[in-house]
Amino acid sequence: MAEQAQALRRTPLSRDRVLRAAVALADGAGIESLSMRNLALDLGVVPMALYKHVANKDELLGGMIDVVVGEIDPPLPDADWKRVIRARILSAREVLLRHPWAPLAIESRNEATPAILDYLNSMVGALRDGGFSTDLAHHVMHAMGSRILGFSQELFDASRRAGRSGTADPEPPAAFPAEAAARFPHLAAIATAASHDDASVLGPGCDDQFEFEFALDLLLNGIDRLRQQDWTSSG
Amino acid sequence: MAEQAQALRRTPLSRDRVLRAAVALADGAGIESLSMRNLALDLGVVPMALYKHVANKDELLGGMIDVVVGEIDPPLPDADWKRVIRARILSAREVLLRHPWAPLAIESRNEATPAILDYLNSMVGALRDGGFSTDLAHHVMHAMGSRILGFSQELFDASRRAGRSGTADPEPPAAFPAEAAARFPHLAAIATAASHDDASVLGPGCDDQFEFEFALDLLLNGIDRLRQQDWTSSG
DNA sequence: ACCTGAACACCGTTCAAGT
DNA sequence: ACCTGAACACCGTTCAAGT
Repeated sequence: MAEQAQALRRTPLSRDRVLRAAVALADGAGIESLSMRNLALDLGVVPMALYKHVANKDELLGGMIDVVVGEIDPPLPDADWKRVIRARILSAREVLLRHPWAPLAIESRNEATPAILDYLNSMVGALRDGGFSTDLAHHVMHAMGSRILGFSQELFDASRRAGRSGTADPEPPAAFPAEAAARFPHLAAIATAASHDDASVLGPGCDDQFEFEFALDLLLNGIDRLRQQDWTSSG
Repeated sequence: MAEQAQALRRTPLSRDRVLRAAVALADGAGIESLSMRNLALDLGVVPMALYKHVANKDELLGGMIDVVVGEIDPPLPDADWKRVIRARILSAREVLLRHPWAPLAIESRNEATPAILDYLNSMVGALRDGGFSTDLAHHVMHAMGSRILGFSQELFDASRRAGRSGTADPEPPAAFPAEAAARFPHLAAIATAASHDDASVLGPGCDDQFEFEFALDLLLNGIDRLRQQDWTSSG
């Protein structure tokens, strides 16, 4: 019928189409909905057809990660190292906000994809161009850790849930329940102080963008200080 | 037979015994081997018996996380805030090295357990005792992120694999393959510089403990500077 | 009332049979 | 030679039947 006709007319599968459909599925329905079977369903294809284009699910995830990392802005031309690094990391963060499943996927796979290696390589290059010794650049990369890819590294990550469609998850705007406030008074004090802030809060009580830049600049300023002092690991 | 007699004599199941067995299974065989069925097998029990003690697998993971977090040393008594925080985070890191599956489990669940809330609450308390305003303490907690629980937040985390038993995974001691070195020269330079370090290297080429403390002190020193300046978010 | 085997609704992936 | 349905070896969890 109509479905059959559409199937015939459908553009043929390709690795690219598979990866894009997988990213769209994970963005829209959450990473827990990304199964080979569901993906095949979305593409109007039998599950086994996917294995022509990706070796297995792990390789599929690797490809999806490369699609995401490829969305990060290229380095600013003609800027000092700090602006280059800062702008790139903030761009990476924007990308991850669009693909909230990506951080966990990257951490679970725990193996760098080609696009990630490219990105890291160019970040080290920006440091070297900025006058960093190989030694200091090395430690700086470790110190930035996954934050260099835009990871916020929060303990409870409100944005992770943002990708979920369907079941609306209202999540009352924070405000510690009274009994929790009694058991964890210091946490309650912090949560309360945060919520009488301005209106520009994203999460429940906290301005995620502010916190991200606070941590990022704390690191960048400390790093700049080491660079100015010609820091070396031996002294 | 012998198994039956042993089964009769076996100490009865309890939530505590279930959690300890689950942690032991994840430590020894890797988190990917932790299924309700495998865990039941280890305990000499039918899978459904577990559901008497944990509501489901998610609650099991929450309980396991609390066991792990409970292993972190208590705060040093009578020490200044920086030493208290530093010592506690280094203790948390040691705990996570013993349970390499824990960081990913904590991040995947993305919901604080009671033990984690206790830990975070006492860390905020240490900051407040050290003279931090509620405002600054709040941003500091965000800036530390999951590192406050001992997470190393590396991009490729060698320790993650340490928990795997069975199939030895030799992993040649780094040294970029020649073709990768050509494509990622800056990364290659860093890897090479690292490997002519002293003998005390843990991972392939990098001294994980050094890198962890480097990042930690970078943050703590930056934070200390803000505190001395009576930093506030409004100025 | 308690315990548990079988069953359900899923997985990722293999493999052999069909075209 | 290519494609794919059925099957395999797993999951977490439900449920009804057995004691």
